[in-house]
Amino acid sequence: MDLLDAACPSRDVFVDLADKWALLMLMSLRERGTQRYSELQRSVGGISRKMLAQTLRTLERDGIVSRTVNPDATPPLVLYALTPLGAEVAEETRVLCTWTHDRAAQVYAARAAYDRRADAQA
Amino acid sequence: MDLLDAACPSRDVFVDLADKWALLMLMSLRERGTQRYSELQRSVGGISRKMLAQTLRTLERDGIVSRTVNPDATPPLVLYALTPLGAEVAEETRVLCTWTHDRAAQVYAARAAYDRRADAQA
DNA sequence: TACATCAGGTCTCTAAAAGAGACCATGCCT
DNA sequence: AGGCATGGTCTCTTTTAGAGACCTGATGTA
Repeated sequence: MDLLDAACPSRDVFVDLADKWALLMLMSLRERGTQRYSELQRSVGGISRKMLAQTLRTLERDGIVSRTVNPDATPPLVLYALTPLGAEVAEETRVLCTWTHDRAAQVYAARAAYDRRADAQA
Repeated sequence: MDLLDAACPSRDVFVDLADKWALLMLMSLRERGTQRYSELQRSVGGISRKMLAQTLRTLERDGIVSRTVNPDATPPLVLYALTPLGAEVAEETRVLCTWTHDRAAQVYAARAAYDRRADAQA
């Protein structure tokens, strides 16, 4: 019922989503649509192959991302896409991305002010 | 401009927010309003004192949370609250919490199905 | 009077997680 | 033949998170 309760079953669903790589992957898949493994790595800047694989696995297990393999193709073709459930979350997380983008300058200003106060103290 | 770019300045603002403890703290402060340090620790289930202090510091520096000290009081009284900027983000992140709560059962079902397939394979 | 308790943190130590980079088999293009 | 791309995994190192002791000062409890 309440995500604030560590024992709440929804909590560990939340934990899978409340993660920078997961959120950025949802963003990429929403914006650019179906992508292969290596495309995703290039599109989600800074992600390592390890975290890419790990996060994709988690989201696949959660029914948020689908993984389709075409074994006949050479080189091997593996496509990742949002499931209908995943498209829903991706849509919900969009506002957070937009807000971040719009208010980043204000956050930077706040940081500068905070650091000035801290320096003055020292 | 683009959060997917690791070099984008908004990216590290995003990183501060795309974190389970940060999101849960915003949630708690939005739902329950101003709280003292120890109240927050009790309300955000499972958080350690260390992560509580660290996350609060980050959010305070970002201008999302305000910290007010009353040194005359005994025991010392320190109050944490959302700033206007913080109230905005907290509102944006609400949809994610709601979605998680509403769809958790579906995610659990997806996990069960995934694990069954994996077991069958093995 | 002595002891435990609360406040808001910090400090240290350990355990878990993230990041870097090598490695793999296969097949393409030059 | 050599180099690159595919989708990953494996190992090693560094970073991060978590557990728990400790601190100062006042207040309540026996």
